[in-house]
Parts: sequence; structure tokens; C-alpha cells
Amino acid sequence: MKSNKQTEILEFIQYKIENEGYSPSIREIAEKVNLKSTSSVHHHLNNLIEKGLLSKKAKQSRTLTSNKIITSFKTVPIVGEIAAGSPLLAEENKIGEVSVPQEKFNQNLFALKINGDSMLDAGIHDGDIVVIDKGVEPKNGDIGAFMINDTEATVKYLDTISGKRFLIPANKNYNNQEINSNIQPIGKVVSLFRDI
Amino acid sequence: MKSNKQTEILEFIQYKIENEGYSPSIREIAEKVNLKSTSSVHHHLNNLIEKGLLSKKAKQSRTLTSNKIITSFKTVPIVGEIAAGSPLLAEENKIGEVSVPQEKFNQNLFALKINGDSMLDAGIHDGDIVVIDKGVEPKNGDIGAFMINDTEATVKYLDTISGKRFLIPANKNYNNQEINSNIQPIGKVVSLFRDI
DNA sequence: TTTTTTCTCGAACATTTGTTCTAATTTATG
DNA sequence: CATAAATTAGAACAAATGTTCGAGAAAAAA
Repeated sequence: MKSNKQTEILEFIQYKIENEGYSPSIREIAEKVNLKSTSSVHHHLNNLIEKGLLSKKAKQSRTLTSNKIITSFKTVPIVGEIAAGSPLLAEENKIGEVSVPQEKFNQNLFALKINGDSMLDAGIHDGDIVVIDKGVEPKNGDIGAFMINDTEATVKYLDTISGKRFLIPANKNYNNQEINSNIQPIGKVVSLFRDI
Repeated sequence: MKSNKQTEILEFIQYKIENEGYSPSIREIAEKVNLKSTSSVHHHLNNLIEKGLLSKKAKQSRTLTSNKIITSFKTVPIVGEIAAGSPLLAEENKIGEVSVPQEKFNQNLFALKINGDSMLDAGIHDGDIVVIDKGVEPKNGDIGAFMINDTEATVKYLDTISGKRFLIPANKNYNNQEINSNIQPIGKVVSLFRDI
């Protein structure tokens, strides 16, 4: 029982909206997160609303909306700088959302805003938005997103050089980085958006 | 009193879900479509559900979901190689469509599939799709689309060098091209999509 | 420890909301 | 026209749901 109720509640609401298409009722939340009283949930909801993470209409049922996260089938969250120690997709890290065509959408997508020019020669610029499929493990030659030390997300080529696997930038000013236990693949980069 | 109630109701539900993030209640629907009785709405809802256009959970409020794919995208045509002499946006030149978020959509958008690497250093690759706004004239420093001799569409930087205006590729292997009467601006490049 | 704050529970209450039934009205159909 | 079908209205009901209050439990702070 480590993660706090607030997060649990928020995640359940988001899950419900994404999967069922509508918000849960307070009693449904209570049951899900093991709270016996609706007023306990009420209390947490007010807290989440104060924090700006939720919205709802007073006295109207099932009108909870998550302000920041994936709303429906059409947008994926964009995360930017990753604060040290906080999970990649944590609410604090979200900086926006990007729309992806319905045909290509799946539940494993999210987007990352590129910071820096380490992939410039691959045509990926500072500020570009890359969409990442968490369900696809990057293979040799692929461009993938990787988590380093659980604190930093990076986008690089993945390849094997003389038997060792490296993260390889597309910019001569940066060095290859051998993959070790501190580097975890997040997913494969599948598309790119840029506003010009 | 032309369009039928059913359609009116369906559209309102979809509108509400897309814009508010949750389903309307039956009474809200009644008010919106000018029905005095909730049972009338109820009747239409059952009809829509039978037709497979809607779903809902019995006895639960605001659980209407539209089965029809709600796309908040508009599509713009993609053109590729331009056949000599045929207008850029002629039907035969159309090679596909790209979805753009509704918020950014306007009637002047179309997309062009990039052929070649003349803009490689601007991070625009062969095969990329660039969206062009015909309503915006490219200015110095902008990336624009231009029609050359009414036969060829090209994407280049526009700039002025010692008083003369040039189309400037982002690749040293290509030459600048001075603008003359054979070169007409089509519009400004506003965004870019790439499948990786 | 004591004090304070946060969290939880339980119950009761007021609305909102979906549902059902009957009848009136309108619209289509022969 | 007469008849049937579809639509709408009204009312009443039952259930779902958000809200509020007070008090106890747990956790944190002093």
C-alpha cells in the first residue's frame, strides 16, 4: 500500500473514461479504491480538483473529466523534461497532447517533446514531437525512446557494434552510449510532428 | 422541422461528449432538441441503440457512448508528383489524405509529399508529408511551396540575397534559384508529418 | 507524549436521473 | 376518409448519485 489514494483515484477515473467512455460515479470509485464512504472519495476529489487535475460539474453525476490526460481516442499525452525520480508518464511531466489519426491510434501511444539536437541528422529537431509506441520494442536500426537511470528519457538509434548494443545519436557532436542496466527501452518511435 | 429528431439527438450527444467530456442526461437532451418529455427522448434513444448507433448502461446516468467513430479530424488531400500541365490540386494528382487536428484546420490546407532530399538540412526528408496553407504567403525566411512553370511543385526556403529573391534549398548539393515569373508561390509550409 | 492535521466512516438528505405507463397528438398508410 | 403506426406529452416512481455533517481513526508534527 504505497501509492496514495489520490493517484489511485485519478488513475481509475482516467481508465474508466478511456475504456468505458464515461466517468465513474463516486460510489464506483469508492468500491474500486477500497473506501467505505462516499464522503472519503468526495474529499479526495475536491483535493484533486484544487490541484487542477480534475474538473466536474457540481451536483451532476458522472461529469468528472481529467484535465490533462488522454481524453479519448484521438489524443496522446506529450511529456517533456522528466523530473528526476518521477515516472515518465506522471501527471507533472505532461506538457500537452497531440492528436493522432484514429486509424493509427492504439493504447500504447504517447508522445515526447524532443529536447536538444542529438538526433538532428535523422531529421528530428529540437521541439519536434515524436510519438512512441510502448508496445513495440525497438530493434537494431530503429529509433527508440529509452529511459536512463529512471530519470531521463532520450530518443536515439539503437544498434549493435561489435557485439555490444549502443544508443547512437544522429549528430557527430554526441557520443554513443553503451546499453547497461541503467538504460531501459520505452518503446519505438513511430511518427513525428512538427509545427513550422 | 426538417432533419429528424434522431439525428439531432445523436449529434447533440456527440457534440457534448467531444466538447464537455461527458454524456448529456436525458433531460438535457430533451431541452436541447425541444422535447417536453423525457420519455420521448427515451424512445428515441432506444431506437438509436437498436440501430447500433449508441450504447448505454441501464439505470446509470450519463453513460451514453456513441458507437460511431468520433473523429475530430479533418482530412486534407495529399498530392505527389505533378503531371506536367495539370493543376496542382487536380483529382488525378491526389495520392492520399492526411488528418489534421480540427483546431488547426482551415479550408486552405493541403498536403504535399516530399520528393527528394533538397530540404534535408531543414529536417524535411524524402517521403515526408508537409501541410501547406494556401492562405499564407511565404515571407523571407519561411519555408514555402512554389509552383515552377505550372508543372512542378517544390518546397524551399524563401529569402532575399542582395536585393534578389531566391528559392533556397537546405542541401548544399542543390543550387539557389532566383525567382522569376515562372515561379509562383503556393503557400506556406505549416507542419510536417513523418511515419518512421 | 500531546497536539494538529489528514484521512476515513456512517448516516442522512436533496437532486438528478433513468424508467415506466397511459393517453394525446401527429404522421404515415391504405 | 379510416386505420395503423410513430411520435410526443405528462406524471409518477425507483434508483443512482452528489452533497453535507459529525465523529472517530490514523498519521504527522511538535
